[in-house]
Amino acid sequence: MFRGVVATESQLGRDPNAASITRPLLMKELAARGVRMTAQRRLLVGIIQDSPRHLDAATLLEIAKKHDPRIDRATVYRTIALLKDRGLIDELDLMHLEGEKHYYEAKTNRDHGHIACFRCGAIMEYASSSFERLKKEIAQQSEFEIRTVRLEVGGLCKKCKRRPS
Amino acid sequence: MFRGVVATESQLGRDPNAASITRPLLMKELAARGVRMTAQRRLLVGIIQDSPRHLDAATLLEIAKKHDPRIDRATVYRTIALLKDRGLIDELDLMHLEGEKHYYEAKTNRDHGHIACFRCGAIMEYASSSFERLKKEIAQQSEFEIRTVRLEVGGLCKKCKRRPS
DNA sequence: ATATGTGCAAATCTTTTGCAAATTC
DNA sequence: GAATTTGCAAAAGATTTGCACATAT
Repeated sequence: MFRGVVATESQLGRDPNAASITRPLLMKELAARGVRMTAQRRLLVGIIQDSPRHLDAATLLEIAKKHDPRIDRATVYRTIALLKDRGLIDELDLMHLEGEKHYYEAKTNRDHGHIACFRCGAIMEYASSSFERLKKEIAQQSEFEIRTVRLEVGGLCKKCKRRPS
Repeated sequence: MFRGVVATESQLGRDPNAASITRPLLMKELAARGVRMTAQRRLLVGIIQDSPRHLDAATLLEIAKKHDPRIDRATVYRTIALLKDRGLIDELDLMHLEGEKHYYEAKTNRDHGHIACFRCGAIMEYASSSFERLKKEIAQQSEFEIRTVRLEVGGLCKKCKRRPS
């Protein structure tokens, strides 16, 4: 009677149909909030929305530069801040597997945690009804209005835990 | 039939008896692992163990300097890395309420999440059987050997959600 | 036309590292 | 005495900011 979702990024990527996890269209959400849309914002938002993997600021910049070489780091960070402020993206650390940078993903209809293997670096996403229940419990018990939830798990994946160090 | 634990840091602090959350003694754990104990390590470990609140590297250094002014930033970071490696402390972001720094706390017998109010900055700790169940589910379902879990929740606390912005 | 966004370059904040001297076992 | 740890100073990595110019509504 397990109802969770386990997906490795490489298998399912960020396919919005994967395990009924979907993402609202950032562009529309921004318009709905009356946010001024510029060329750069459209570009960056499009990249984040469509990315098959979690992006950090440097990677996002790199990809954006292929479309518009004039775009600057500062714009990337400012756009990320805008999207985070509006609650349209989630920020992840992925257990700091490599450096202290942050990763971003368009907010999904269903919150999910990220499971990272310390040895091979695999990232899996995990959503389940237990997770939803926990969130509800936290909100009710502490009378808290939850805006964002970050669940990160680090350890050894199936393969790596068998292999000796 | 709620079984969770909700405690604001200011109310209960890091009292090891609070809500049956306890912390093993770092010093003993280090000895058990055959780690060489130096004066600085004893100092830093003692501070972390006894701190009533979550410490970031800079604050830890500041406190340590009161006891031994010669201690250096690098030693603080190296000791934190040692403790993290050995699985004796947990690293928190507290939702980056102020800057990108990390916070540390001695690992407790029971994992708990941190709930942060975006408006007033209050931090609450949350442990519950649902959380334990979720962890178990994740481990079983994804056949993962969990080493660390980080659950962070951001939003508005009871008081702040009532008040207008 | 006005308010807002952008590039650039410099600054800031946090954490890491190489190396010679000091400490621990 | 050999191996490990430390302080120092410099470097690195990630993100932010001030300002003059460009763009969006």
